[in-house]
Amino acid sequence: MKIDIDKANRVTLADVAEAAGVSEITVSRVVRGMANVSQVTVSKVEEAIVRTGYVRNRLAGAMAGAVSNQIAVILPSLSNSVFADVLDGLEARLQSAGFHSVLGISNYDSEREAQLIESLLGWQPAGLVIAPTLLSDRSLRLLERGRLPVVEVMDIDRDPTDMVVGISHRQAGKSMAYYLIGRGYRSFGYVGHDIEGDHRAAIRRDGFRAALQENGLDFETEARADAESSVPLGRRLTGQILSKGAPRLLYFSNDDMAMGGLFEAMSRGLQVPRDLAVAGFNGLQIGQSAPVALTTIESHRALIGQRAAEQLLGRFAGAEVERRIDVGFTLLPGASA
Amino acid sequence: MKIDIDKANRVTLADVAEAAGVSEITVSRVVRGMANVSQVTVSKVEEAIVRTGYVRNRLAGAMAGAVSNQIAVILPSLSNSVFADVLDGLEARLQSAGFHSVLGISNYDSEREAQLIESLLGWQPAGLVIAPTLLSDRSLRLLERGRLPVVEVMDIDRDPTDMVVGISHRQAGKSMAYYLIGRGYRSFGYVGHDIEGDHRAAIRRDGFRAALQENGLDFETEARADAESSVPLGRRLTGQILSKGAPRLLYFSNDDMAMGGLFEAMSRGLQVPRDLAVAGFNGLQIGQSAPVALTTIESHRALIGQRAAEQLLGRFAGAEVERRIDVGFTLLPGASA
DNA sequence: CAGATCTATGACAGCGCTGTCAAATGGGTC
DNA sequence: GACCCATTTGACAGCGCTGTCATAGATCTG
Repeated sequence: MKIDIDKANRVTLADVAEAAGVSEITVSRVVRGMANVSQVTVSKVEEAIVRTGYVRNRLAGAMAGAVSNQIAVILPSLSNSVFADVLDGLEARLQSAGFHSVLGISNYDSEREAQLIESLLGWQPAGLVIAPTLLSDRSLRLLERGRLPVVEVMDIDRDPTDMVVGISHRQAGKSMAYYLIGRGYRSFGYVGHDIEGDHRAAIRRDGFRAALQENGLDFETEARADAESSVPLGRRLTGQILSKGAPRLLYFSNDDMAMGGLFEAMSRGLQVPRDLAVAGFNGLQIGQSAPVALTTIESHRALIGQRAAEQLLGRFAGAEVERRIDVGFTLLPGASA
Repeated sequence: MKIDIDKANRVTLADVAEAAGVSEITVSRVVRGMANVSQVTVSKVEEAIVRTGYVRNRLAGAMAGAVSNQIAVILPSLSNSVFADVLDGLEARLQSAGFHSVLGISNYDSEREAQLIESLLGWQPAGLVIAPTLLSDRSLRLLERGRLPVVEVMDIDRDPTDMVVGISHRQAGKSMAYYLIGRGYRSFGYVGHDIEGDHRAAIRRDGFRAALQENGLDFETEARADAESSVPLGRRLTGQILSKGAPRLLYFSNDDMAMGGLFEAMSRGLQVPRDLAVAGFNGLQIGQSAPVALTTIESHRALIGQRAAEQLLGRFAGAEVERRIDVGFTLLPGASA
């Protein structure tokens, strides 16, 4: 019988306790590294742990009132390297503090997002980090009920339920426009991916446009598609624009798209930035290594993850932490614009 | 007092049961969607769940003997998009089957890997997916004791503890060499990143070299660095090689590195492949969209993740599944070689 | 219509651990 | 030697849920 096998094989605190000739609670204390156990007992128990092959059952531990070391993490996508970077930074900090992330991918779908929140909350995580897609009312209610620290990451343009870590995408869009206008550009076009799902890209575009309008300018052309951002998409849309007389500069929804633009221009034998200037967003490494380095804005993704982790850790430690952290961005003046 | 707040706020099965005028176990059945509850009762309970704002406590559920819906996932890195892709494919399948992944990043450190295994196993996950770095003896013992389905992913060149899903990196290396020799190339160089940590890259290189040797050839030059793979690194190393008379073709440890090579060649005004031919590995999208499309091998990363998920799901369903799945690779004949 | 068979519901114990409180031990102090 | 204090250890209950078995009706069968 399966259960017998399991039973026979599962080593519990009680087994270790017996093997070491002490009580369960003492073993528990050793396992948790508590101070009030004598050195002699500690070694006895440690020896017994090794001998029995005990593996701590955190499920039971978390149940019994001790806190969970799990952090729920909800992201819109992983195929976009931006979120992988955030997750990377987050994991690095969490892991070194002994936490694990439990992952959920919403695919930019706010219904799915709500389901994930509910489902992940069921594991009683110690905290939640979310790069929100839309945050439906249902989601918000869940978060408020949850009574756990919540960090929203990526953009700080909206009001947080609890804490936010990110940058102002509106400012990022504006900054780029100011910079380009300062460089003398007066003719602009926009190339973007699915802006319904990726509202941060939409905000950047709005910011960029607002800055243009302050200067009596506007986008002359736009090319958009309802697809996730990608290099081929950027290339395709740039091709479309170029074939009907392009503006002097193309502002792309992000670096993936911009790389596509760069590649399309190169393929057509155009000189960048002489014949066509290009600007993006994110500061992806590859853009900086391109033959014509991309003019873009570095968004410090890993740092966002790290800071989000630190916010949570601070809360756990009972510290008073800021509700809103702007990690800032850096304009990278490349050769492409 | 904090505990009071928690208590007051935490809605349990008992609360719902009371609100609905039924027993706890009945509520439990409704929550789990079991068949043997009358329609009338189901609606009563569902109404009560909404009214009380009950959120299922999976910790307790898993403890009480029902299985966990968590899958432990251990990867060497997330900054490398390859693993992000695997995770993406994995998550997609797992999520649609109602599972969550709990993540651990080993940073190519086998000590850390063992710690992660132990720590994650403590959450009593239903299964484990790991892209092994080295798998120390300690790790192996933990896995064997664990009595849970384990899928090792990425390369199938080694013998699995339980199941493997991936490709033969040795074959991938050889295939590329055969292809290039067939195209008439006879002069080869290798550009690689940290091969200690990334043993799969080492195996590809060995395979490539073995194929060369079968034809009485070998690498004429090599450039390596003890760093993670990246576009700038590829560019730097290519620069080094080019400045001392390069071979006809450079085989790169992966596409990131190869893109660096491509960029360096372009920057120097070299024609690819006329002046320098370039080949990589992974089939990253960006390489295929480059002005000179990269000759590379598509490694179907997302598919590896999906298949790994399916192996686990199959096991859970009690099916007899294959121990070793070769998802195969596809040579992408680009313009770069 | 007695007896067999289902269906819907509930009582109860226990998963493995930890918080709380209590007790035992060993010095140290006057 | 009586007392106090710090240190170390243990007993016990209970976290919220589900597996198991029991029970009360409802339905069927000849």
